Amino acid sequence: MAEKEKYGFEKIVTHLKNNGFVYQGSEIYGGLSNTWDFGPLGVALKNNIKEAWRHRFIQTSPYNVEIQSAILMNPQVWVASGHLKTFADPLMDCRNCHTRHRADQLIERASNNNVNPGGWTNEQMMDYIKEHQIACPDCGSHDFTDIRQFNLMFKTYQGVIEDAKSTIYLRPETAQGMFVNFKNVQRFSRKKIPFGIGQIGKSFRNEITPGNFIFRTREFEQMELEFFCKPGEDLQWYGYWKTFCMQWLADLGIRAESLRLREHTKAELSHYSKGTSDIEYLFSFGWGEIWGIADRTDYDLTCHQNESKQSLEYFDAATNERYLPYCVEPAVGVERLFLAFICDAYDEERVNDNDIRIVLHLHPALAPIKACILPLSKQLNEQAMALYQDLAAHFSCDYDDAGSIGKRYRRNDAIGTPFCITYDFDSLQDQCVTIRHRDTMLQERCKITEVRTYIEKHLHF
RNA sequence: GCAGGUGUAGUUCAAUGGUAGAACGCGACCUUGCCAAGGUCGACACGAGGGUUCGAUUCCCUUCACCUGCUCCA
Repeated sequence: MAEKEKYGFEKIVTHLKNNGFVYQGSEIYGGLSNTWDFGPLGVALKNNIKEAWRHRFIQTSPYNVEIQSAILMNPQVWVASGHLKTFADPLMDCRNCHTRHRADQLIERASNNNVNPGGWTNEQMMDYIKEHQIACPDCGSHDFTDIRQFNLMFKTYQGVIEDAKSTIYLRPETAQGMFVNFKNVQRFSRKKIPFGIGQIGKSFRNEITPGNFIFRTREFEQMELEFFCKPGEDLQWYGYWKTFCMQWLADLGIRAESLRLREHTKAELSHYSKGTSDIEYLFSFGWGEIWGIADRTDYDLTCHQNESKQSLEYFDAATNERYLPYCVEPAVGVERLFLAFICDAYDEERVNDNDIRIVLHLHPALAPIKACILPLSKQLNEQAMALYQDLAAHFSCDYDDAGSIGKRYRRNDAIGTPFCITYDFDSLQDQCVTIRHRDTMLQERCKITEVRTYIEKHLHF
């Protein structure tokens, strides 16, 4: 199979802006770095992605339930999870060779691990570095910038007084909401192990290097599932969810050759993980992670149990055992999926020598608009509009009577609308309309009374 | 945050130390009867702020944003 051309981000960004998918954030004020706003079609696509996830991972799953936890959480949560420690780095740059270093690591290395700067202030570390003439490991220069505390967590204040006691954080992941609610959900839902808790919601990370359009942003939306199982059965479920996620992507039409599953090496593993696999998509800039599937073991529940002094153990009535469940986490970023679906769907097809049509081959379930109703002539507006209103009650539709029929088809191809419904003069007699297909450009007649069913049939995946 | 590049209608590009043109797109009207037709008319731009100058979109400075490379990950 011939590989589809990879279109660069510039082309895609332009297309998304022109068609109301994604705009630069706060644009009329010159923008705000790395923020993006979703327009009417963009938010529709995003919602469809989330709905498709919810359908497969929650609604039709015998295992999983959904929650929505608060973005603001008790700061102790981040102490327990390790984020306060591992997400805050004292960074300094070498002015000579422009490399970036962690001050604490420089000190540890220079002292052969005899000095532990954990808990030092930036001033103390700076003084130590100057006093001991620690050099840049890359170029040997002593010309460092000041230390800047780079905390990946966004800090803010709760209440009217801004002091250390009122400091809280915007969550850097939704996962902790599931862990702290493990007991609540398990008790109420009467779920037995294995079961999962999922959540869709915003997370915030003060990334050092955001970029690649909406691929890495500081504010992003996650769809995470924390799947709890019996210790020892974690590897089996780890494999299960890898396959499950890949299947979901395939069912929504992502090309197999654009996807790969990559196992993390030991060195790459996060502090909480025993094994992690990334589902990666081949973007124009290379392979990029869209989905991380991690075996988090009982790390999180153990941490929260210790920190909160509340038992988070599960009692297995069948075997009379009491244990902390292990957890497998498939976590995916909505904006990354959005980008992958768009990149995979975008194509510029040569229709004939001087004609190119831009098409978004989105799965109908994801398409922002499912059908566009077109009167062949403006004289048919009344009847066509009546059909539009009928259909719009059931799924997202558009109505277009401006320009030639061919132009209107193309406009809809460009935003991924899978079906164009043309009401023509024959329709007045035979009560049928023409359904034109986006991908094949073929058309067929269909009874007006059956159009709705016809389209809804295609929305399954 | 550092280095390099970029910034003119929605988009892609022009021109110019004397305040800007086009194409496509968009809107209206006419025409048109199933794959980007034609005609007429119309709306819309020098990223922002300073400075030099009689006068700056053009030269200088600052700032903001984007793109490409160094830290990490959904």
